[in-house]
Amino acid sequence: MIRYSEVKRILKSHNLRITDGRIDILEFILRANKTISIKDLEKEFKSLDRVTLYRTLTSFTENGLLHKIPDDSGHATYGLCHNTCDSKNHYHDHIHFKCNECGTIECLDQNVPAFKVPGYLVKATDVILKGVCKTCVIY
Amino acid sequence: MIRYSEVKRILKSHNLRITDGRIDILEFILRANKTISIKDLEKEFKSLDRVTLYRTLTSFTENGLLHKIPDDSGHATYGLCHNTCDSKNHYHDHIHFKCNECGTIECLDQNVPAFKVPGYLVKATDVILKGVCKTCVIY
DNA sequence: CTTTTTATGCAACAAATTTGCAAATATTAA
DNA sequence: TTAATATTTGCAAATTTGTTGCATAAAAAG
Ligand SMILES: [Mn+2]
Ligand SMILES: [Mn+2]
Ligand SMILES: [Zn+2]
Ligand SMILES: [Zn+2]
Repeated sequence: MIRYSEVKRILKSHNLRITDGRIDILEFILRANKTISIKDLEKEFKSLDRVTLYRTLTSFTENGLLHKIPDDSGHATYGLCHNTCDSKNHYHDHIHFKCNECGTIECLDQNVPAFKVPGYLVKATDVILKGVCKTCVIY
Repeated sequence: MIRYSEVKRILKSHNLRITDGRIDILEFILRANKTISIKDLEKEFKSLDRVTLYRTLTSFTENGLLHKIPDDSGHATYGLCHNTCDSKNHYHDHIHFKCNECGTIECLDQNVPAFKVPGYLVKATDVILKGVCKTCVIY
């Protein structure tokens, strides 16, 4: 169970102002326990302006609460950062999984391996696995 | 040097109808020897309708001539498939590199490692490295 | 409580992508 | 080669996605 006070604390600790909208949105993201897109927010928060949702995603991302996950669908998807991220340090080393059946993108508890490319300076690595997720596989 | 007859042969072998536009576009992609976006095509082919360019990218991709590379910028980028792909089989196992300086995305000659996730069925893997590319690094 | 800073809503804009349909072109069959 | 058939193209219009400016509301700081 996620409490209001906890949601508020998280916003504060990321230097984000506390507003009703942000509390509701963050609570929704925490509860959902999966990655979200602008579409998900639009569906859930009919009362909030679309522009506000975009801006919320942007400030949450800038302040290390969310990270943007690359996808070839054209729809940006965001995942919760693990508690190590803030506005200054955004560091992610986990891999992602996109399910071909249900479409959800998950952050997995598995780290990316190190890649070395001669002549290139590698600063970040994204790994997106595609296939059938845990809840969609038929045994 | 890429010859007209060769371009035509490639289109045919991927079950794509031969049209002037497609020949020009494919020749351009082959010559460019790097990944391309709709923007690149629009800049190069002023005489072709934007809609046609979109449709060309789509059919080239569906028929295994191009592959779409996931990116968090929202702009789709496409790379040439290696000769093993066709409409039925789209198999890619190379990694990609996106340069933070010049913005180009490259297909690298390095294969993705195998990932295993308990309970999940992994069918494809995308790896996108980010950093500074060969031509942008300062020695 | 007052001032300052930031967030929100609204309208308008801009860019990216899609759709329908008629005309043009390519392929196939005769 | 020509006629029939299938697919592609261009154009106009719609849709979807994301951005910007600005006045107002709300939050944080003093
Ligand atoms: Mn993640
Ligand atoms: Mn590639
Ligand atoms: Zn699934
Ligand atoms: Zn570069």
